[in-house]
Amino acid sequence: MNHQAIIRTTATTVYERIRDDILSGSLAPGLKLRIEFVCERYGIGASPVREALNRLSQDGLVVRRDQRGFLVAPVSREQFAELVKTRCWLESIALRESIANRSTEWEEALVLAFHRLSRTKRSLDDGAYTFNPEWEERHRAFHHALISNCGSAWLLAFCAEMRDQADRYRKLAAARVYPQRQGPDEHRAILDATVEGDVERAVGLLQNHYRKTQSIVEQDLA
Amino acid sequence: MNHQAIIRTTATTVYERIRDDILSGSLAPGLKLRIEFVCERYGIGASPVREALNRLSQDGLVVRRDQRGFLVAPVSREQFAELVKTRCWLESIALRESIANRSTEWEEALVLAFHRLSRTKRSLDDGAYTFNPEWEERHRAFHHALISNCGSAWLLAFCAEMRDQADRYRKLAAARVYPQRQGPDEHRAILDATVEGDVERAVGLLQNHYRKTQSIVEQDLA
DNA sequence: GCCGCCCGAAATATCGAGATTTCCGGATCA
DNA sequence: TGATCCGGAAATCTCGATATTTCGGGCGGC
Repeated sequence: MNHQAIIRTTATTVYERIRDDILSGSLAPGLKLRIEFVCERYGIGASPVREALNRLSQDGLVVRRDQRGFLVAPVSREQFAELVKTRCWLESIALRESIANRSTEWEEALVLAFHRLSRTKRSLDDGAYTFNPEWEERHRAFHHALISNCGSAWLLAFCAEMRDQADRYRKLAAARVYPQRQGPDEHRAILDATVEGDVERAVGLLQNHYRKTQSIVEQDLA
Repeated sequence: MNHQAIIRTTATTVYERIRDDILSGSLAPGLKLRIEFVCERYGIGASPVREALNRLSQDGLVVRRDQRGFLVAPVSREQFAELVKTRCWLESIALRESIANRSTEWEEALVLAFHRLSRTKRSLDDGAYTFNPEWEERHRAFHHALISNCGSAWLLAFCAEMRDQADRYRKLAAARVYPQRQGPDEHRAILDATVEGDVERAVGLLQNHYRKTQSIVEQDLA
């Protein structure tokens, strides 16, 4: 049967799990990641754990200090501000290029991604905020679709890296973000401007979208 | 004596050595990096080698395939074109911001970096090209100085990553690049426009600088 | 002849133990 | 009192060996 089944290594599996746990906040910023602690938490040996942590340190999600082990990358208001500023710069380029290279396929995929997002509730509970993994996935997919037509895998990789980091901040403050995000649908406005080909409006709305989240998250970091 | 001497791990040391060997071309693009081969080459065990290769795979200098080991990232004309395009986008932002945030210290450091570069010969031999590590270092330092005032460590890290990759292509084709780089000093022109605060001219010159190298390198990839 | 399968050889990935370094509390001395 | 210097405990890092997977050639079936 499957002549070439791709079997993932333990290191790759635990890399993804640790990554998810950092991005979701269940491994808190600044937490010391003792090798033995991580081994027990995920039920594996030290070698794959060390390989995973080495990868994560290059991603910037983990800090590595020679002879002193690893810790979850800390967060700060200043770091987040710089992150959002840089993200606005790079996603603005990516969105401009995506629109410049517009094609029917891309526009249709974008509309579809928005439709799926709009049909999903942000919180599983209408009252108190309850994390909804499906909304997170579709939100990620929509923002990716916006810039996916930019023509540079390099730029997309940079944007993805910053998106992950920004999502970590947003999730850490999710309980605060949620009630302040009940207004008019910013995603629809961005979609409309993009599909109309109104570059300046689309870019402006996208930047405001990120900066609004920033200001809410910053209340949590104070 | 030294109460807090920072001792580097074997993994970090070999990470830097492999990195240098890939960037300098002494480990050729596409080469299979068998663990045992790397161990013997650098005279160490498998654990630090694997940690180093895992880091390099996140840097994009090495390709990792689960259960099938590692290989030096291959090169291609298309990859290089996309890299240069993206690099122009990002360094343009960084240079614009650096000039917008201009300060005396930054301008002076930039002038100094240019001076040092201009006093160093690109080739140790006036005739045939001979790699000069000092020129490489000062060249790197000058380009870094140009954008170092942009106010974003994120953007600088992205630019550094692309600079490393682009340098690899340039070094692979160095014998061809050298004789075609004997004309008027492009670095001086970029410096002058930057110090004068002529943003558009500086950005244009910088982009042309990269694109000229690109067209020369592409002759080697054909 | 050609495709698919199987099996030995080689390479990768993981485990467990040992060598090296850091950490931290207490003792010593000015 | 405060700074410095141990010394044992704990953690990191590395090595060697083992388990698991892939690779590649040869055999048999269609």
